[in-house]
Amino acid sequence: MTVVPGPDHRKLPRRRGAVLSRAIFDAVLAEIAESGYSALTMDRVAERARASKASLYRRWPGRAALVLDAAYEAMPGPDAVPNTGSLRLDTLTVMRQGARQLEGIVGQAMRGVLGEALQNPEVAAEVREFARGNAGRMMREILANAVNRGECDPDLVTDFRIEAGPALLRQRFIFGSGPIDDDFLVGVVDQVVLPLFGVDPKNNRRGT
Amino acid sequence: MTVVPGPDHRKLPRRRGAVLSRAIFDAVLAEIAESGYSALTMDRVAERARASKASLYRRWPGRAALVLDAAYEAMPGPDAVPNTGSLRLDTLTVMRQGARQLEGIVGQAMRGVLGEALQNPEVAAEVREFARGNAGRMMREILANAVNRGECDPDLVTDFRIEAGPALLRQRFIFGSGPIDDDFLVGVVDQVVLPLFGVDPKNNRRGT
DNA sequence: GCTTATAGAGAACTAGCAGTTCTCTACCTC
DNA sequence: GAGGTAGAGAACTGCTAGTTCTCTATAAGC
Repeated sequence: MTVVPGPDHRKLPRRRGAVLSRAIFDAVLAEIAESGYSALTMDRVAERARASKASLYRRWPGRAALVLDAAYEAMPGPDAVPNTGSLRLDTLTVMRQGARQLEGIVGQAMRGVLGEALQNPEVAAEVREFARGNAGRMMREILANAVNRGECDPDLVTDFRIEAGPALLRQRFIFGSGPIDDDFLVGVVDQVVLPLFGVDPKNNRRGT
Repeated sequence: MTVVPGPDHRKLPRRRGAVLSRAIFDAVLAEIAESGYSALTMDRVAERARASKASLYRRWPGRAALVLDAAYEAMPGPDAVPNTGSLRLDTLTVMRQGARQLEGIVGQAMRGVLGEALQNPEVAAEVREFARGNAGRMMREILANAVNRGECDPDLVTDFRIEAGPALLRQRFIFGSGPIDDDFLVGVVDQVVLPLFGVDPKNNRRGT
């Protein structure tokens, strides 16, 4: 029992509460950025955050919940909803913002969270609510503006039509691998979103 | 070393090749049906199939590959492509077939496979190819028939438009939990698919 | 029908991860 | 200053993926 005491880490200044949570989130995101979601382990997160696993499990019931929270933290606040006066440009802007988010750490984290969601209906419901309140809200708002401008018939604004564009983007994210190029987004907007809302893309091609 | 010999299982008739593979697939599907994908372990599969783990690993490099193969096996052969004379009914039929498949064991297996695909781009590519050659092929065929009937402008038949309906169905499968009800499918067809191909649903409502 | 190579059965084994529990002690509150 | 809360670190359990070993049934070649 050769106990070489050395510096006792327990005597270092200790973080608590929100500060510690912040450090744990940072560790999760750094791990994901470095090695991806599937290589993320609770031990590695704890070590990287210089926290104990007990502290992790006091805050979250398991890995899925931890990553879900970390992913929410990593998401940029709700982007300002664009209002350019053209439904085409507004939609394209929203789609581009979404695609850009999915390319970075948030995308990596989302892949992990989605994997959990597939196995766990409660996680799935939570993710669905989040997506609905995020992309859905923005789409609804730019469509309301288009209706007010008289650019779009209000009867066409239904959940099915609203979800078509985002669904194609998400499918591309899930099944595709590389970055989502702009041609894809333009194709979705011009060939799917605008036709569904009765807008002719050709009448809207002022800026990009 | 109290070796009580007992009946040596190794003396039972041994299955080989395709017969054994078949038994392993059956065990995988039974496990998934019984306890879902996340509870599926190689040990349980081996035990259920009365096979050795070595036999499993000689055939497949890991769990993901095994389940992927088992899922393909479980899929019914390509349904006959409907040709009712109405694009609306053809599309609805295809969507209903797809939704029905996703409700059973195939759906459970797909959840597992999708989870793997999210972490592994190669699996993702394989699944994408499969989906494209399945739903995509059927959609393309019924659209070709619609074009031949003069029901639909051939210029409208593009990948983006073709994928819109299936993408909504898949999104519903991934994020939703319960069975996919028919109102959803009708909504997708009437509000998204048909408008994208320039067909008015009202002119097509002969038989459901 | 005999020989030989292949491959299956079963079990023991390693390594790694999730999650729990323990001790010790810093920090906050009263 | 006392007492309670919560963090650090480590030891521990239990489960699973994947490997490797021995023994032997079966198939294929002669």
